[in-house]
Amino acid sequence: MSVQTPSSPERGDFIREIVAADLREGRHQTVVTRFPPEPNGYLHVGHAKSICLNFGIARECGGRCHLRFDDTNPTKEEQEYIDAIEADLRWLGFDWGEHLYYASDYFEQLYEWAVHLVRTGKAYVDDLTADEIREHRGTFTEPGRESPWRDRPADESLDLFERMRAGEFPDGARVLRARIDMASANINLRDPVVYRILHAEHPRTGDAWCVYPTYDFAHGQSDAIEGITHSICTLEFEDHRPLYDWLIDNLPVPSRPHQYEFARLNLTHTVLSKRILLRLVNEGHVRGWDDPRMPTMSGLRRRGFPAEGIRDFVTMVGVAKADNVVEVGMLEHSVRNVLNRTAPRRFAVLDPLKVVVENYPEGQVEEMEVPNNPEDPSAGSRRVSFTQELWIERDDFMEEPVRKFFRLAPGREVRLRSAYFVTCREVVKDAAGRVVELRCRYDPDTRGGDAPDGRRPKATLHWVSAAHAVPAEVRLYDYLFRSPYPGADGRDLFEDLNPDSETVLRGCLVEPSLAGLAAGETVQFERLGYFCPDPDSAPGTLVFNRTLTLRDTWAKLQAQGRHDTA
RNA sequence: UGGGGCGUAGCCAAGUGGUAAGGCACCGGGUUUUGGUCCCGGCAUCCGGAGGUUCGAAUCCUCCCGCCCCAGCCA
Repeated sequence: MSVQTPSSPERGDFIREIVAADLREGRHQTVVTRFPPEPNGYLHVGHAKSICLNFGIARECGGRCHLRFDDTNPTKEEQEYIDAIEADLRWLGFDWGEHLYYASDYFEQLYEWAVHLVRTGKAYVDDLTADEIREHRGTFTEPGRESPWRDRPADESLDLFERMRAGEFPDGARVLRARIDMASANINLRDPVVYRILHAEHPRTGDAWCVYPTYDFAHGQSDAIEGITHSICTLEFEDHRPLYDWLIDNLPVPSRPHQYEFARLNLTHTVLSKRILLRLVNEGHVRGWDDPRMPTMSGLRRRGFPAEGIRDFVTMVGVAKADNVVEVGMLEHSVRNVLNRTAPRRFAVLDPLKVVVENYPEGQVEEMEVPNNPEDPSAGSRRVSFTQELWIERDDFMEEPVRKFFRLAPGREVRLRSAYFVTCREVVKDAAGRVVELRCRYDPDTRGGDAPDGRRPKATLHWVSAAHAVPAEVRLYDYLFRSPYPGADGRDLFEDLNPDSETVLRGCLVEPSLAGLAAGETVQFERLGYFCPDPDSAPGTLVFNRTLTLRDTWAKLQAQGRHDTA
């Protein structure tokens, strides 16, 4: 057990407390939330926080959570994104049953409500240009000025609004504005635009419309139509709540939703802005939306992060209203925690060094029994072939071992995991002086990895049989951005891109069972980290992505040593 | 500058007048056929600052400081 799960709604974050109180005090019989993505990009970990919050609350309270696409801007939205978002949500582990909606489902109703606003004198068609509207809006310190069209007769606005819908005017020619208060200290209340003309093909409604409601006009009303009780969004919409409430108050909507705001998730070494993610993709800095370095759901999936790890992470960071930048190490912790429990162990050598066991019979093959997961006996074991010629990790040998290095070295004995103890007798080098082979001797009495006399080597190494190993390409990943705060201190974000975020290793050798690994299955390469097959794998060419390394105190010691001598 | 928010350890985050939870990170120590996992211990005399109220304040009051968001016909 690991991550503390909020046991009951009462003991959760401030939003869960509000929900619990609403239920307890009878303001609602049931809870209805919604996750409202705009289909203009892929989902990322930031969204995971909102998803887990909305779907989580519904689940905990026996309520329901709707999936509603906020598709009010056809110039930016695409079907590709709708499909990807649904797939990502399912993968994360959530289900909306019958409750799949689109703001565009409500375009007719929304239009009628806009007409209602005009009829009641609460909205008008404005002929000002976008620039003029901006000039009239005023500033933080000066009130806005009323548009000359503000008091135009309702009938005239009605006629114009109908003609806007009929397509008589070009984009931007006129807008419908709510008639609220041009002197309000809250700029959102200075006669906000609620409908604009957009002659654009909509992924759902095609060319049925050429006027589209703005976010402010569509969101709350869609909530009301669906009977949403708690409309949960991020902090930047706090200023919009008075407008949200004003519209609900002034329209004959069927229910009364309330908006609550929480602080969005930020991560070190990461950018969670759909605009920037789009640029990373379009400008070729990554392999695509699902590049394993991307913080997108599809990227994390391709990287091998289990959905459970992402969910654990989200509950670990909590929900509050303070701006935050969570250390990406927390996400990594949650992921390792799940993988340690679930990932089958395998042998793989990334940077091979040949070992010849001189006293082992040439041509002999032994099937060594190797546990699949010491954390989980029910995972069973597998057989791995042992032969005279083996490959070990180059990093596991040092001709002149430094202090605290207790792996293989001349004259030193180590254990080959689940096989035998071997002692290095001779180092073979090429003309350039590079170590190319180790001549070793094994102790036949240590079969399986235990010595009858109780000898315990300081190190245990992984290995693969040269005669059986399968070649593979392995892609190592590091942070996409080298700075914990990309773009901080006025830097261009792209200057912070890590040039070494991907390292491709080609001569890797892995145990044969890895050749049949299915996509989406993350395994542990013993002593190295977690890895999963990449979709780029083809018959004959295995490609693995490194999900994460194992925690590595030896590497840490070395790094510290470097600093001491530097 | 007007409005809206937020400041508890390096990072997240509980705490709602009774004497600072928990997690991540970090630092020790133990176990270990992964330098992994696991286990044990350490890590805020103090809650942005200064005053005040109170027997008692992170919690209440006053003033000050800092950070974030808002002037799209984006969401």
